Amino acid sequence: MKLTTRGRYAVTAMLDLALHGKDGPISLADISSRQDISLSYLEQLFAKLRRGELVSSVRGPGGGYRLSRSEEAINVADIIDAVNESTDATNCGGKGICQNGEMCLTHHLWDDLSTQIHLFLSGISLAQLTRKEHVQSICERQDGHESAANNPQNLIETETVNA
Amino acid sequence: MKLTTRGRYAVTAMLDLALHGKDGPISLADISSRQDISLSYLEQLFAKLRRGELVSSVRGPGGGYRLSRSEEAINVADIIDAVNESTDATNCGGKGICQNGEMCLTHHLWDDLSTQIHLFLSGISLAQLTRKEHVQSICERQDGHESAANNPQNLIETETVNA
DNA sequence: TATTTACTTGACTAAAAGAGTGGGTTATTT
DNA sequence: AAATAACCCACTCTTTTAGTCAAGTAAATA
Repeated sequence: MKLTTRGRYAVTAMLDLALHGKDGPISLADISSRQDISLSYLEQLFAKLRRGELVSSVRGPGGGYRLSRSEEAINVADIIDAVNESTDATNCGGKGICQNGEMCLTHHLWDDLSTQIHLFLSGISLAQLTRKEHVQSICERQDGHESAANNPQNLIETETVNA
Repeated sequence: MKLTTRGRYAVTAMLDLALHGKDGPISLADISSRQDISLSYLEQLFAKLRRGELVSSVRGPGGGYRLSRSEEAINVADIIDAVNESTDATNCGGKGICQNGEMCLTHHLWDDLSTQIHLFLSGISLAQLTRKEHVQSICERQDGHESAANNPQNLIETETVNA
């Protein structure tokens, strides 16, 4: 089992996409500023998410990413798998060769745990997450911060933005 | 969530102790040879297990470690906690300060996952593990290997061992 | 067609964590 | 006293993470 910021960032970014991508693609710059994740790092993550066919990209001005399937059809385990983190808790990749090619004493335990974790995470879809109350309130807070914090030039040069 | 060889080794070693420690303490050297875990590494782990009051030690010849409570009263989560791995899957230690001091979009998800994992692991005691069929058969295999593989000098100098 | 905007790729790196080693000390038994 | 085994500490090697940087490609607009 390996769950680090990589997997967490990926899920957070995908949830952001689910929340904001109703009408049109979302740029990584937007996600970056809302979620405080470095743009370059997001690019790496989305390269993997795209290879995993969880998102599709639209190039050019006004482009960005959108979910490649419905929110209901994407679960958390999908996302974590796509960015190369695994829900496998064994040391041998589930192969049972943990002690000199033979099975170690606790192999089955970790195997069971893996199943458990995967079951839990694959039972949670993006759609479910977007419906949660605390997710919605955090989302609103982030939308509030965003315009003020990340586009301070708006206050001066409104024309270039609206042109 | 952090589950690495450290936690896995600790559980394996504790299970070995449960399986072999019925009559008297077990030395780390024995566990090391049966489970293929470096002796020095085991010493580190058992220092933590002792601080966590999961094992007690007996020094001197014939000494070793024994479980400090019954097999029924020690569960897998206890062991993993003791060696400083955690079942916490959040990035903020469960505090909810994951995004500049405020809560990130997916905090609750990781919090729920942590609960789930902890629930699962704390529901499995050493006693339960020792009763599993596959554990018993692996244990027998290891007991067979042990004498031949790790004491080749027995074949030559039987006296020093039996003296 | 030139430019803008945005995605793509890959190399690179600093810092942290993991895994393991080695040397020496202390306590206990034989 | 000698052997055994726990105890303690410092250190190293390797891998992974998290993130940066730079150059490039593709699409849309003006």
